[in-house]
Amino acid sequence: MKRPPDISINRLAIYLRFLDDYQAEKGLNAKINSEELARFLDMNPHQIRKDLSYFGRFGERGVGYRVEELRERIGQILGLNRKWNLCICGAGNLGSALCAYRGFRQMNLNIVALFDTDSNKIGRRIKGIRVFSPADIKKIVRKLHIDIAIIAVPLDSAQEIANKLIISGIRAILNFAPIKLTCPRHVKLGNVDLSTALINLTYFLNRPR
Amino acid sequence: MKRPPDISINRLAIYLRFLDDYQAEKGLNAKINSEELARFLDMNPHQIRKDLSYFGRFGERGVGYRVEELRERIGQILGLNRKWNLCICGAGNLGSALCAYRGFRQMNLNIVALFDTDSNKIGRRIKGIRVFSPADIKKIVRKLHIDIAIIAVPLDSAQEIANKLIISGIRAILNFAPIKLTCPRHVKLGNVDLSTALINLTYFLNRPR
DNA sequence: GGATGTGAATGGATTCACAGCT
DNA sequence: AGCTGTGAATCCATTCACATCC
Repeated sequence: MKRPPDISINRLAIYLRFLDDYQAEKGLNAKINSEELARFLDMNPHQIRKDLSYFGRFGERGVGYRVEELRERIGQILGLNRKWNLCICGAGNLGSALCAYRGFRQMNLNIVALFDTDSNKIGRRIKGIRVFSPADIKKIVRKLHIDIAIIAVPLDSAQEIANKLIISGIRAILNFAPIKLTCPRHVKLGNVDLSTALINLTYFLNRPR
Repeated sequence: MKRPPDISINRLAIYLRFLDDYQAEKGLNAKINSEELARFLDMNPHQIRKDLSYFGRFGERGVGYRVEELRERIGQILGLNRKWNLCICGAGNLGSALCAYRGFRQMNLNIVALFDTDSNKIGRRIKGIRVFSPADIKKIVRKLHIDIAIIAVPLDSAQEIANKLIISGIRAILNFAPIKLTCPRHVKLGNVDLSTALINLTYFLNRPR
C-alpha cells in the first residue's frame, strides 16, 4: 500500500462533508455504496474506492458503506475527531469572513483569537472573537494552545506576521496572501490563492471557440 | 505541441503576478531567465519553460526573457489584457472581502455589482459597489455586461442563485459555497473550497511522526 | 557560450478489471 | 449475486537532457 497522494486527502474532506449531510438526512443507519456516492459528488466510483483504500478498509463487500462508520473513520484520518484551535491574523474583511465561516465550526475547527495592528480593533471582539495585538502573538498562541494560524493580512506584512507565528511555536500556517512565504520545515504551510481560480475562468472565456 | 494542462494555466497567473512586481521594481527593460524566475518562485526552471512552451516561444536563446514582453504575452493568453466585469452574489463578509481584494483590480477584473437579499443593503453601496436585489440579476447582468459571477452566498441558496445567473446569460461562475453546483455545459464553472486547505493541515498535524 | 524549447524518460494519479468477501 | 478493495494499465504531469539558435 502506497503513501496516499495529497489530493486524495483533499477528497476525503469532500466525502466527509457529504456524509455529514447525508446522515443528517437519512439517519444513523444509512448505508451508501461507492456508485451512489460518486453520483452525488459527480465523481468516479473507482476513484472513491481507491482513495479510501489508501487508508484501510471501510465497507462491506456486496453491500457498501455504513455511513456512520465511514464518517467516523474519515474524521479520524483527517484529525477532525478532536478540536483544533485556530487564530486568524488580519481582522479585515477576509479575516472577518473566515471568522464567520460555518464550515469551520462544523469540522471542529475553532477560531479562538484574531490579531490586527489596528488599535481601534485591539481589545474588541469581531464575530465574538477577541482581537489582540500582533505583539502578543507568542503569548496568546501559547496561552490558548493555538495549533494553526491563518494569515489574512495584506501582502506586505505577510512574511513579518509569519515570522512572529513561527517563533511562537505554531505548528501550521494557512496563507491567503498571494506570496510564497518562507517557513522552516517543522511548520506545515498551506496556501490558498483567491485569484488563480478566477484567472482560469478568464482564460477559458478568452479562448477562441 | 499538446494541449496545455489546467495546472500550467494556473501557474501562468503566478508568473504574471511576479513579473508585474518585478517590472515595477526593475523597470521596462528588465530581463530575466528561467533559472532566476524559478529561484524567486521556488520552482523548477524546467517546469517554467515547459509551461511556457505550451503557448509559444517567448524568450531569446542564450539570453532569457524580456520581462515586458513575457508579461504582455502571458496577459494575452490569460485574457487579462482586456477588462472583465464581475459581480458578486452575497454581500456578507466573504463578498465584501472579495470586493476589497486588491489582486482583482490589478488583473483587470472589475467588480461592478453586488447582489444580496437583505433589503437593508439593497440600493446602498459596499466598498463603493452598488448592491442589487437578486430579482434583478438578469437585468443587471445584461445592462452592465457582466462576464463572470462569483457566488459567495450561504450553502442553501447557492444553487438557486446559480440558476438565476445561468438564465441571465452569464458566461462563467466562480463558486465559493461548499457544494457541487449543476450548471449547463456552456457556462464555465470554477470552485474554491476554503476548508479543504485547512483540513489538509489538520491531517498532517494529526499524523503520528 | 549560454539559455531556450522540447522530445523522451520518469514519476504520479486515474481508471480499469477482476479477485476476494459477505 | 453484488460491491469492495487493489494490482495492473493507462493517462497525465514533471523532470531531464540535449539539440537548437542568438
